[in-house]
Amino acid sequence: MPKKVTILDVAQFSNVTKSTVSRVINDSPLVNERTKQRVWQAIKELGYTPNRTARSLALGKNHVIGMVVSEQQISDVVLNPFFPTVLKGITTVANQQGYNILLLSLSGQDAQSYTEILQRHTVDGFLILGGPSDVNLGRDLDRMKVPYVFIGKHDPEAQHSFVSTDNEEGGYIAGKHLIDLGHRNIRLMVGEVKGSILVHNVERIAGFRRALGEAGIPFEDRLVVKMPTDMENSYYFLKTYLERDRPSGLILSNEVTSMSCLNLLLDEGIAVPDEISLVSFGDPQFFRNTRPSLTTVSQSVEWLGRTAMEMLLKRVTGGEWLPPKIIRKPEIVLRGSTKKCGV
Amino acid sequence: MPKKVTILDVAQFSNVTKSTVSRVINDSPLVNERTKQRVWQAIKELGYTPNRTARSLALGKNHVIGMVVSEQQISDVVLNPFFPTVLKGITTVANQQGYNILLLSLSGQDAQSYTEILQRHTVDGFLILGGPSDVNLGRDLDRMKVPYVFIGKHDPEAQHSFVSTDNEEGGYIAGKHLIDLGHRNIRLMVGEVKGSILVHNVERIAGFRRALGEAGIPFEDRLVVKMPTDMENSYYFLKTYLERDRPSGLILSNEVTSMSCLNLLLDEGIAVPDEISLVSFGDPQFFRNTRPSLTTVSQSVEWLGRTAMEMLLKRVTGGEWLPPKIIRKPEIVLRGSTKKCGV
DNA sequence: TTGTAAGCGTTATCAG
DNA sequence: CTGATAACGCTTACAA
Repeated sequence: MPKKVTILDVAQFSNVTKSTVSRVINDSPLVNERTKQRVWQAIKELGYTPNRTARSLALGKNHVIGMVVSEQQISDVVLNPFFPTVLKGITTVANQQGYNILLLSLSGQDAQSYTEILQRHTVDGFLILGGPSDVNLGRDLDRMKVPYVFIGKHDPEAQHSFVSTDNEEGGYIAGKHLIDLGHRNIRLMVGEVKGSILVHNVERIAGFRRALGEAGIPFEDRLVVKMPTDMENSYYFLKTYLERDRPSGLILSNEVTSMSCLNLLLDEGIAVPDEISLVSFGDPQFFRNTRPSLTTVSQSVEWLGRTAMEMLLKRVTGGEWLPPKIIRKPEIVLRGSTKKCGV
Repeated sequence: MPKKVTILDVAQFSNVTKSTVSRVINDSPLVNERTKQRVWQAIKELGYTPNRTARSLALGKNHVIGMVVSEQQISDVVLNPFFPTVLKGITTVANQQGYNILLLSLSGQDAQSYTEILQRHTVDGFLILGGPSDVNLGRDLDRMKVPYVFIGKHDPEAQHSFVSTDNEEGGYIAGKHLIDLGHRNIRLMVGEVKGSILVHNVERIAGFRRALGEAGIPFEDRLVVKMPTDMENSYYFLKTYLERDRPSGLILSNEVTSMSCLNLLLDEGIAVPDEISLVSFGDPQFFRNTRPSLTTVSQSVEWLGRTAMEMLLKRVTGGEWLPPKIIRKPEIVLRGSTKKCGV
């Protein structure tokens, strides 16, 4: 540790009191220009830097935002740009406004273990990646007046504070795009975690269904296929799946499953888009760099991060009011993985 | 904010003083079992959780490690698994030992702006990703007794605290692998940032040179090619480069340039490994999922993160002594991107 | 076994 | 404009 020089040292060195030094470093107008100079001089001389912890204690604020990430999420990061991309958005805003990010990782899954973490650390607010682990979490946090914003997944019914993409619309756009290209035999692939599918996919299914309906294609359960979410298992799942069912269009729900699908099709010699058209949800920048590049329902993950942080800081600093939830319409980025059916 | 219930509230509620409550929550042995029960009861009842800031101030320790990341690094994260992977290693250890990670991002590049950041935040130590931005940084930090560990890049001559891979050996292994396969016309591609190449590549060049020497192949400057490091520019650089020079073996220095190379070769219809063999430095897991999968000189990035954190915490907690630098020998993972020359 | 009281380094409220 | 002095919430000798 650097030898600690405190505000008192500076005060004595420049023949004033702590109060004055405090005023100087906080750029208070009510301090004589000359003493201000003297104090700054002393600060330089002694190499003083204010102790953030002490300041936090006195002010009751840290200028630190806790970012809650599940172990799971930080685990399968290779090839999954969600985490780093959202982080980029978050830090951009944080830096602008002089806030720092404290990484908080979860062990348990229940609201209890959540709130425990939440309170143990003195941070000014929470950004919760991947949405609430527990349905009641939002309600509990609201009740305890804990400032927070969920990023990504969310319950569309809930009144909780979150930022997300309009997944229903996304599912609709993806389906419509393929239908417009003449595809009739389309599958929506959704990740299955512990036997259930995530809320954002539930919404996408609804949108997909709407697109089918508009085109007069009857919806059947088999058009939505549950699959594993990791690289390894999704690859083998798709391998066996495509052996007995060969749609002309496939909608994938994220970067990882899209990559394994792309790899599998290449390995099996199935041409994209000639034999099968692919649409993926996810980061458009990422899918630009795959081969073939993929038609993408854009998630704008960086925007998610930026917006969530802005919402949270507005709330924390008690500034302007912002609507509790912000949902962005997705856009489709057309690339080389889709073409007219059967041409 | 949750209504703050302090140690004093608990004390009054359970008819003891702050001191006793403090002892209870710190699990001190010198407190009566029955009052201990009473106090815990009160804690539960009131929903008390200790304030970390206050505790930090009193103890002079935070249980927080600052992770210094350059803006640049957090910017080009898509497709670059270094950051998330090293983070995984770091958080694994941090969680085990009850530490948290504070993300610190750099604006300037000089040691001055570095140390300023370093001191403004009260953290117990620093993990500096990508190595020192300034040659003197390590020395300065050492002099100021700031606990730190550099991760990744480093000056091999320096006495500073860092963990890294043996890049000279890596360059040697990569070169030798291709040479053993009969290749004679090999290029080592190294990233160029602001006109100069990074230290870890300087070492790789040395190793590459050693491999050539052993095989009796004369070294020439043109065998080492400087190129841009981002997706976009590296793609176009390679495009023009390969028009006028067509080696039989290429060594790429990271994930991003490898991807753009792979994409380019595919786009141009140049077969890997039939027409050209590829070796890359980087994360073996990542390169397993490219097509073709790439022969990789493994960086074990997660190991870097884990080890760095362990070193730092040993130093912070003043436990056992650990050598200031730890360097790990790389391994080569053989995959489908290399084959015998001309067969 | 428990209480008292002095810090830890700031900020903030009064006076002067 | 500047100085005392009391917070902020917790730990820790030192007493009792």
